[in-house]
Amino acid sequence: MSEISKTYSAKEIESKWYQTWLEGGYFKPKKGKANDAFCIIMPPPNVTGKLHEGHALDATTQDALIRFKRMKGFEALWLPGMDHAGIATQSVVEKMVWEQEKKTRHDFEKEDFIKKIWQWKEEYGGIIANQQRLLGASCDWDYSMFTMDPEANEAVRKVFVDLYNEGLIYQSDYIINWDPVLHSAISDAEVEHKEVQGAFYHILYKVKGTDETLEVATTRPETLLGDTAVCVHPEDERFQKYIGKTAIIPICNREIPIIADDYVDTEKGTGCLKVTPGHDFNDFEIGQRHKLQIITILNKDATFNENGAPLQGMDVKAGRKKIVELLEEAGQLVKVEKHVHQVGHGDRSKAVIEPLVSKQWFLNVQEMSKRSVESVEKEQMKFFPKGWENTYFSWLREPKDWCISRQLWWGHQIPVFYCNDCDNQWASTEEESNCSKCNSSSITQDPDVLDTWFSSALWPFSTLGWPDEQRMKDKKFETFYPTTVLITGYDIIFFWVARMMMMGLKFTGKEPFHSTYIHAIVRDKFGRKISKSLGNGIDPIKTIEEYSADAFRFTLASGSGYNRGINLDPDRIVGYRNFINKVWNAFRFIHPVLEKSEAQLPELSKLDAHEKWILAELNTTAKTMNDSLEVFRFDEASMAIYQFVYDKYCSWFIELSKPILNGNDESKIIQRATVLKFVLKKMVALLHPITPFVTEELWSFIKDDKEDLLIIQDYPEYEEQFNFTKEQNEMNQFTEVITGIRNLRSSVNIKPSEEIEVQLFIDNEASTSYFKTNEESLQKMAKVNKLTIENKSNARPEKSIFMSTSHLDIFIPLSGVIDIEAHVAKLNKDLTKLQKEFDKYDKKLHNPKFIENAKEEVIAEVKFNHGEVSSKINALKENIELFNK
RNA sequence: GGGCGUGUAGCUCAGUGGGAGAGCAUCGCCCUUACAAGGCGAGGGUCAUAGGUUCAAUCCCUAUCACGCCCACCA
Repeated sequence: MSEISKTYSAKEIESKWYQTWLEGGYFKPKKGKANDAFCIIMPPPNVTGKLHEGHALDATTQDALIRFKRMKGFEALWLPGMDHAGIATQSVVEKMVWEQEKKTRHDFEKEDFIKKIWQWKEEYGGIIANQQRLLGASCDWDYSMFTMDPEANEAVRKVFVDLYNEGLIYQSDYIINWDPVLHSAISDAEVEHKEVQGAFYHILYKVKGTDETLEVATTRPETLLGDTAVCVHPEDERFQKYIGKTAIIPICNREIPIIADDYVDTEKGTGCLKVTPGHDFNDFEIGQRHKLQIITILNKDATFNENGAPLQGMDVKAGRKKIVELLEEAGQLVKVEKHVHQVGHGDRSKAVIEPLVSKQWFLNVQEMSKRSVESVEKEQMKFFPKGWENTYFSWLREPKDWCISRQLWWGHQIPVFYCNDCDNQWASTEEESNCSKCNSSSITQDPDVLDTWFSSALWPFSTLGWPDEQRMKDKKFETFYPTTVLITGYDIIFFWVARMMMMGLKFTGKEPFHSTYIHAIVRDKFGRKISKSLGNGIDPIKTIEEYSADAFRFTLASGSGYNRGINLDPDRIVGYRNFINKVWNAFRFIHPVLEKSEAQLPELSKLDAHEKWILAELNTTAKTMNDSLEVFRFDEASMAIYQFVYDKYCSWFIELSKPILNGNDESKIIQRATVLKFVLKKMVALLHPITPFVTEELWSFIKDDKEDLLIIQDYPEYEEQFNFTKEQNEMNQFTEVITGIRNLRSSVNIKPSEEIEVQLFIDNEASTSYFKTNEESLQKMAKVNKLTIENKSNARPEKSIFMSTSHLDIFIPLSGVIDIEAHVAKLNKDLTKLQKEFDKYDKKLHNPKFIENAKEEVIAEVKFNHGEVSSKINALKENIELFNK
């Protein structure tokens, strides 16, 4: 026994058990007593990254649930994977190639560059998966998939071709967010709007055939070269007379119509708007409405092209300066006002985004969105916490068609082919080499790739073998789809949750998951976002090394409920490390008596009051944990077991067991050891989903020979036979008295080691006999050498310190030197407090309206408290009197 | 600008129409043979502010302030 360390050291234990579980196939789904399946598809982390605190939270919540359900006898599958993360990965590799070889991707053939990305993926792609093992992730790694695997590609092509043939995928001129650094369109969601100091430039446009001018205000004067109209509000009296006339653009002197549109706000700027459909989102829409020409004046790298003649070759910044100069020379610049406004920046490249018109592929999502909304409205898919469905709805109720093409190299290439001979265009799931119409071999595939989220949207079913029948059979699609729950952060409800719903409903006819648990986002202890620039991240790997995976998991779980943020303070991890150690030491305590314990509990009627009590408390805890985990309240579950361990098992049950185990009554020793072990086993099982390693280790010492590993033991549940309410109430009194005695001792500075005399005055038979049977325990726990128990009606001792609890009065006769002054001060303070409480109740009872309106039980309760407090006050006053004599 | 959310002890957060809670931190006393990564005890809050509904509000309603996030974007 001496070889068991005083402190729990996690490292070897963690890797030992992970290996054992893995090699023993314990992570593989197996049919169990629940006769049902439970499946979580892991949100695939990007191949670019390494594990951060967000992944750790993901992994902890998912693993806790999977382990919980596995123990409950579900056929539990946690399916891991990785995401190719198009833009992110390509730019990481581009950066690396630039650093190593000073080359850009354009210095390579496309195929060669893609090969480089694959190499990179092979080398670094598994980092997160390996790190997840350190956290104890119990996924079935054989199911592992990568979003660019051939199987995933098959699903992507199948979906694309079906949607294409249905006419839902179309190509269109569209104004998109163009990232001039990445050379790609990016989605609205990838654009970050930042405040920038800019200016309003007031410019004069001549009205053709008159001497008049229109004053236009713009933040982007350089785009005037692409103007195709000037626009005013149809009811703006100032400009009525110009509508239908022609304006002349300064510098290039092109003629454009003056039109009217409701969009124009008469209050803003000059109330007169230049319309540049090629370079502004709103202008593009006005252009569509009025069938205006689109003039593109920028190249893909955001320099001016031939349409921007006087600025050709310049970038936007230089162009703006130049055009301002030209306008000034021409006398057509009225004024420049400083102005702060929002400018879109690329999420990843940080470049200023240029709205640009180009041909893109779109997915019409109108019908799919509608269905996805209905599904949540009808609660066929439920959000936890429910509030998040608003976020989901707000996106899907006014859906914009999804721009699914990206001008990248890394991703699923769009399976559309063009014939160079007959202009045929078609989509195909196969690699085509001949035109489907004229059989020409001169064909090209669309060079664009699909938005990363396109393949992510198919993830719940592509990972389970869809669309290949044999694969679906092998992967047990029928068993696991729809999956049970999706666990993710709120930041990707639009990107991912909504799109999985759309695609899942469309292609499988079912919701891809029954519920979605949205967990919090991890922030630092000040509530700031974790960011590289702040350097405030908490490295999970370091944390695990320092405090153990279990402590980290417990910290994350205890912070995960229906909240939005977890402000992670390293001090909390220390606290839960200590908790793990507490559990470890609880085991160390009972280890020496394990041999004496029996495999089965004795007949329940033979148990003593404290044994019944701990079983009842355990039972309550099991109920709370089951109920909480069922609805993703990891915080409640953690709290329940934490309190059970500290406040019930360790502080009281172990302490109460000491005299028995050190005593001479062998049959009592055996019985107590048996109960101690029984409860510890259940406790460890309850904890296992949250802290798998330490519990599996302890289990190996306390399990019966024939029992298997803890990971597949039954999860403890509420059992009616352990419902000992009477013993729980008695124990409450018992602890109240002991705490009261300790409290009194401390108030008069009696040394903890000094034994004292105590007199209890009790008002009822039942309690009296309870305290008499448990006299010895009480004396040990409160360091009492002489205890007398009397009826409340008996005379009280003269000089003594005193405290009143709900059913009894505690007296400690004065002896030796005690700090009377301190004690009296405390009594007076208590008196004030009680007096206040009394007044509150008294006031209520004297309020006729209260008596009239309040519920009966509330009135009864107030009356009871009123009496209770008033008798406490009397007793207290008497006691204070004694000291004043 | 629109939407969502938050404001409770020094910190991080639970919670409820009828007696303000936990963990950590703080203070005091203890190295009591499971554990000093421990034990025992204590202090600490006008439940953001102002109104309203109610017999009764920290909780429900309204407004205000502060903070956070998301969406949209002003020429």
